[in-house]
Amino acid sequence: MLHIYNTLTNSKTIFTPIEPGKIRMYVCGVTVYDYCHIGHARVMVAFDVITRYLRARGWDVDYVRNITDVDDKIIRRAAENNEGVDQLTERMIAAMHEDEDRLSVLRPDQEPRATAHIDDIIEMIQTLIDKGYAYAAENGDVYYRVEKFESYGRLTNKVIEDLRSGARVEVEEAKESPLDFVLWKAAKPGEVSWDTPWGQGRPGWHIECSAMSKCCLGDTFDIHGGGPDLPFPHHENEIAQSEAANGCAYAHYWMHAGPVRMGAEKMSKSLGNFFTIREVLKHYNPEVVRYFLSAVHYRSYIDYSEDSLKEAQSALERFYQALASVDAADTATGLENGFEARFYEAMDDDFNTPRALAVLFELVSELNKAVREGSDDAPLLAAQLKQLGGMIGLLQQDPKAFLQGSAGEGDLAAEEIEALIDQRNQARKDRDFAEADRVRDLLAANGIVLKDSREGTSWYREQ
RNA sequence: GGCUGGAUGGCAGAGUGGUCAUGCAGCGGACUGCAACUCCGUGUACGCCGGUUCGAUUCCGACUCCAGCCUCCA
Repeated sequence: MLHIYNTLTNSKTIFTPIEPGKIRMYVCGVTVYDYCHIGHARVMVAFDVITRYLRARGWDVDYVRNITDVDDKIIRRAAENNEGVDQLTERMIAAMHEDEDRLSVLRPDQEPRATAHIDDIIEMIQTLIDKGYAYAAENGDVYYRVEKFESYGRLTNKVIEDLRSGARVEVEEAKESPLDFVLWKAAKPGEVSWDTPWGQGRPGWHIECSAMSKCCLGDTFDIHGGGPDLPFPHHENEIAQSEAANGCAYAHYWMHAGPVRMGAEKMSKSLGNFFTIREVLKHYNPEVVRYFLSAVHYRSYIDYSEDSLKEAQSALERFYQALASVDAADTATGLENGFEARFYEAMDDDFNTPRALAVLFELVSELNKAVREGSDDAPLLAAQLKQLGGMIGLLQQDPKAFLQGSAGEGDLAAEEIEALIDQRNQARKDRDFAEADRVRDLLAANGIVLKDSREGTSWYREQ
């Protein structure tokens, strides 16, 4: 029985889909004006794990994640770079896809872009105006009339009176109320813009998600997800827009990933304390980054640290050392050891990956014992480990390739290493252990660790 | 100030009304020519104060501290 923590109710509840066996999910994506950082990676990986797992359990998942490709920051950055808006966004979308591919994040089924849905956006704004939920102001902007939407604040337990008194929102003369937010922004001269009944301009941030989710998934869908900074105001505004325009419930379950922190602060663009995905991938295997992001429950904060990444590396080495010790069978059929059920139990409990990983570590112990004892179960246990790991996007590399890593600049090449290993093994055969140890020390000085076994000597790089 | 979360062993991080999380690191032993890998063993951990209970880290209440959101941000 799948349980999901729903931000709407602040509680874990049994998941019931609108249509049996089918899950329609919309996740807020990235504004493409810069490279993605580890915080973005967290949301990508979290919802990738969720999608992979749900599919592995037989759900038909339609996963939509949008791309915001028109916005103030994009316009500003493009101007700074002296490039066109399209040029910038295309470049950043390509970079994002590259980052995702490296992290084994599967593409969403649909990846709508705001600029490709301007007609849908305009149509929805017009509906809101017609229904009295929005108004075109004198300055050419169109605003949402927040106080007209009675349940505004439901998602984040905000009370309209409190918002009004504590409003830090800039006072905009054209607005009827400081709480009103912009649906359509009038274009300044030279800015990218589209024609509408109420003048030239471009969409506000919140409306695109309402329009695109409607277009891709319908008026009502199952899950809406996003990052930790989105519940207010973005998701609150989406609810107000969609429910007012469509006249029915919007998303049934709201899921929000936790923040990545640097020290004691949230990693964010505005604080400038972020690492991009590509920077981190220069130093760590992508799977290590993925593991690092999966070793903590998706709703908790994660502190970014070199120590945690190194620990992720060590943990994965344990998995791959076990997998390297035996050839996995094609399937794990015939095993009745309870690991699979316990893994499912953990994942069905709001996608508890740390708990699921603990089950996999116990499976590793079983596997290592089986290998040691020469049990026939060893290949089956290895198959089971790979299969369950695959459900959350881990353990799919060739074990040897993972352990050996890739040679960086100045590192010994595989051929050189193997020549030295031959040299050492000859010395060992001659019982010249001083020479054997000299060669091994030489390799160790180059970050190469050796492992002797009955089958011969294997090696891996210290990462 | 309001709204959400959180405080667990050296570190990371699950979880539970009464027996084990798990990983990393450490220590002892086995294996090994020596190592590495692996195996076996090894830790009076649950912020503070009250309450409920035969029994609370787990439930309830107060307190302290931390984080996120309340403004563009994943």
